Amino acid sequence: MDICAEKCINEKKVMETVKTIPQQEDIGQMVDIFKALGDPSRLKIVLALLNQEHCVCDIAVICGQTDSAISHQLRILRTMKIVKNRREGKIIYYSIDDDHVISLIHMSLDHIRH
Amino acid sequence: MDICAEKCINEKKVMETVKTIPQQEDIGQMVDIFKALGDPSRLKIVLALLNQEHCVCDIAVICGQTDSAISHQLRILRTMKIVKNRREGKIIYYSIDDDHVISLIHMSLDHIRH
DNA sequence: TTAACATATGAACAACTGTTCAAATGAAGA
DNA sequence: TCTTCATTTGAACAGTTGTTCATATGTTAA
Repeated sequence: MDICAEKCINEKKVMETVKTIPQQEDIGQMVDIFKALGDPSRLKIVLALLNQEHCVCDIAVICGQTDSAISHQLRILRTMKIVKNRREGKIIYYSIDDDHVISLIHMSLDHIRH
Repeated sequence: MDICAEKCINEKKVMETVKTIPQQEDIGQMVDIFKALGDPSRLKIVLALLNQEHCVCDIAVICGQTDSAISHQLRILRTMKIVKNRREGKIIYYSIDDDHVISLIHMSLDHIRH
């Protein structure tokens, strides 16, 4: 509560803003989503699944990576509830599990197109 | 172009989806935004500036971190055009420089509130 | 000029993250 | 059952990233 008065701090402004900041736990969850999309491999996987569902080895071909590498990333995306999967015999199909993620991606596309 | 026929790959689906995937450079830029917001320190800074502009040492107090650590992160956010700054004497005020980022943050808040 | 202060910068270090490789599941057909 | 194949998993390694600390800018006031 007590803020060092010997520095340049604008105590009133600081107090005001501190009130508006979300709880630590919420910040953590927001960070997790951004972090999940903030990796080229994972973003490319999500972009691929935005079009239609795919099995792991199709995603691997689309992304130009190992089945294993894709599988590791899919586990992270699954944990974050960004993708879901369904099994059909030996093959497991992955698809997008969250509409907000779709919006986030469209918004980031808007951003880079100025 | 040629896809190994000995694996389970659904060539037609793969081709379809490959067409829909943005260029590598665009993917890189999208990743950069998500990466910028995918760190607790930086996200907290952006959340603070969402409310109003602040000087570096106020941000440091709000975020509970060193001036130096904040300065380093602000440089990254500046490079990404997420924040901008203006000087007033010795003090430098930072503020949000991109409306899309605001939308991205609101959307991620929607996401975590189910 | 000098002193004081806000901010920035560079190097170094620890912590984290993604890929690889080898091996393990788990399902279908012979 | 045994084999094949799609996917998963764990350990290890290299590359990246955030913080710290010491130092450097750049501005104001004396």
